[in-house]
Amino acid sequence: MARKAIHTKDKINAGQDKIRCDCDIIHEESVREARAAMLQAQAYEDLASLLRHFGDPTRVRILHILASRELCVCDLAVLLNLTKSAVSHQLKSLRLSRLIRSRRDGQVIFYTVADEHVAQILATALDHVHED
Amino acid sequence: MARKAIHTKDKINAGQDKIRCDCDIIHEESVREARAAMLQAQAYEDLASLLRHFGDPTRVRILHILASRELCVCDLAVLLNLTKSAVSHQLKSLRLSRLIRSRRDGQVIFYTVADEHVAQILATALDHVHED
DNA sequence: CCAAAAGTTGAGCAATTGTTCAACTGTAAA
DNA sequence: TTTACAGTTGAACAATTGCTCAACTTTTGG
Repeated sequence: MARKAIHTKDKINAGQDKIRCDCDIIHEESVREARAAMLQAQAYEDLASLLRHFGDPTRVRILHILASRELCVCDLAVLLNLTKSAVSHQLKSLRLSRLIRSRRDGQVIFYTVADEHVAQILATALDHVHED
Repeated sequence: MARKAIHTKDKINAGQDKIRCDCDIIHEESVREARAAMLQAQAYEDLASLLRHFGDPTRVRILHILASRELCVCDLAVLLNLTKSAVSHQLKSLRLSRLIRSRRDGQVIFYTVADEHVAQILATALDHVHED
């Protein structure tokens, strides 16, 4: 995304970005309130980079499967019809976001969801998809 | 993503895809159970294309802001320091996923979150980010 | 120790994405 | 009717992403 570049710039320029906006505030009161209620820039970065993992069909599959049981890379590769490498790449980024954890048992490494948040997010999203 | 092409292919070939996987099942029982518990392919597509919206800092900002109040495109553009166009593009895709809804009042169009699911997902994700 | 198997890693590619720009539509005030 | 402003749209570009391939590491069994 072109956005990552902007984020980087955000950090470097520390809020003194050039003004990109091409219009004026229309509802001053609401904007003031909204600005006061906003989280820090970093919080939005964190939220987005966590939730980004749910935005891909392969990773949603992985998370949904690992929410109910632990599986190894090969098992997942068979279930998803992907190479071990593809699965391993995804598992790595999921692990870095602490959405899954692993345990080694000999040659095999078992992966499972890290906590209840994953199942909660999936459930809420399924709710939304199914309503009406 | 290279994945979209594969999804398309999934639908065309209706499950008779070439085998990409480069290994065998290791835990037959678990894989059998997991396969039985899996959702339909379309459900994973739907989940991912819904949750994809949460995977971008700009859209997370928009969703977080609109979860508490209604704002117009210009107000959002000022808050986010983006062009009206950029905001409008994002609002359109959020609206198509029924995450936000709009109401017109004269020249101005107000946007707000469509239901409680958005706030729920953000809250769960924030929980995850903040733990430990 | 050596071979086989599970898993990881990095480079590289095709596909997707978020933004801007410019041109457009719709609404209201003059 | 004309002008101004809120908002939308589509094309285009740079940046990002998910996958595959090939090479590598780690662990176990012979």
